[in-house]
Amino acid sequence: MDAVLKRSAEAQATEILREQILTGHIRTGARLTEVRLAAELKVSRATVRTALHQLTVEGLIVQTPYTGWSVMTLTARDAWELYTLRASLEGLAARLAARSLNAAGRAELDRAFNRLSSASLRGSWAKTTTADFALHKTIVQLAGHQRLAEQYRLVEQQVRVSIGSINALMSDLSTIIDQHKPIVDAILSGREDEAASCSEAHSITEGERLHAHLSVREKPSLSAD
Amino acid sequence: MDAVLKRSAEAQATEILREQILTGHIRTGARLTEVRLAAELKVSRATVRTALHQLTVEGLIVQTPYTGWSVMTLTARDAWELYTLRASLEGLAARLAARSLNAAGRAELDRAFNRLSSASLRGSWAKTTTADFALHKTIVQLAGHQRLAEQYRLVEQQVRVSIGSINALMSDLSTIIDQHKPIVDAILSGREDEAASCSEAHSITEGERLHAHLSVREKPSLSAD
DNA sequence: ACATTGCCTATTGTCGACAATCGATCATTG
DNA sequence: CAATGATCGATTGTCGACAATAGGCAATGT
Repeated sequence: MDAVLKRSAEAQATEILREQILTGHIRTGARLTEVRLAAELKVSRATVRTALHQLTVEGLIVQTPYTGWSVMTLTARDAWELYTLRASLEGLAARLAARSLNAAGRAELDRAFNRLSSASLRGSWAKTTTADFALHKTIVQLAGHQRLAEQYRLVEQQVRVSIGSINALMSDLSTIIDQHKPIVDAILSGREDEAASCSEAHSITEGERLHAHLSVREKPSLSAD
Repeated sequence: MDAVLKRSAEAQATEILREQILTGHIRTGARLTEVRLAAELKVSRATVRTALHQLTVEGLIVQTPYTGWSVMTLTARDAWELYTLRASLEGLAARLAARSLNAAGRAELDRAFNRLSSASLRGSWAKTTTADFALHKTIVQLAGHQRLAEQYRLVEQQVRVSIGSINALMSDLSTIIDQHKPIVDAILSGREDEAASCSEAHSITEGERLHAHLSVREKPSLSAD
């Protein structure tokens, strides 16, 4: 039997704010003040403060003392950092997943991959993006490695924030399947090294695309907003 | 020019507590109460609370609602997680360091390695441990990757806590040099792949030793304290 | 003797108020 | 008119008090 859901206001506030940032409802660079958030969330400033601190450690917002909090913005170098890190983490995840895959995991991986391919074939851009993230998350879960999953979550969060602000990053829908099939196949057949290297390569590729997008945005000296 | 040092009580409290835990002055599993810490640190409970939350995100302490905070304890599985993660991060760090090494970095790396070898030759166990950590940290710094450095710091922190509580983990002093020389050489000569794989292998080896130590501790059903 | 129930204490969860600090604005002075 | 200094509003930093909760302990009934 499931225990009753009883979450502290702090945890709820953290989750709400995180979701708002991740969905782009609060934009990158936006300024956040404790009193306004406290009023909106109907909690005290202390509670908001705890949430903001937590999100700071997660890398979603930054604090300038006595001045305020603001949602992080990614530079091209940040993108490079995120994707090299992500590549490393995904490589490890794919390796571990390939090593310890069982029947249940195999089914789960199959399901996730099928969802991705059908979404991309139907040409649904939004659904494909979601399925893409879901597939990668599935692989990480299959690794059975709590800390790895947590690190991956943090990295992916930051990637999502910047993608949300950029608003179009997906490569051709038609190539999505080709990009992911080698990874899934390698995991399913237990080829650790291949799974790891394919995963890494995939991340690096995507990272270079994001990096390019951000680079052209940084070039012009006139501020964009 | 360096800015004047002006750190908030929150940051200072966090640092003090972190140091106390890392040095083993506060032992693993120890119970922490906000009021006692507030009294000892001469700050308010809110400040202590912020610090505790921060350390929770860093993975050094855990919180049980309405009951208290306690310093984390590592299981054998945790050790496995930490070292697989560390191996991955160090592999990436060594690769990046080898890729972008310059004259200054080369000198720094040389210095760190020399300190380690002289410490191990003199047979100083404490100095060798310190130099060992320092060498690895140097490599990570040379990678020029902020997020990687931060992740590595978190993983290393947790490792240090458990090592402090175990109280002897170093392999033979005589083999220390042989273990690290291949890594340093590969980085110095820019052989990325070799640097990465050597680093990974080294971490895995150390991880297995820690894992073994923790395993024998968990086996006996009678509580050790 | 044992399980169940209700209380009680320790501890965290939440809150509003006051102090410290920052950045901008505006007056002042040469 | 420019440079400088003072002032002010906005915002975070810190604090102590009260409410909510968990876990242990004793009383009670069987």
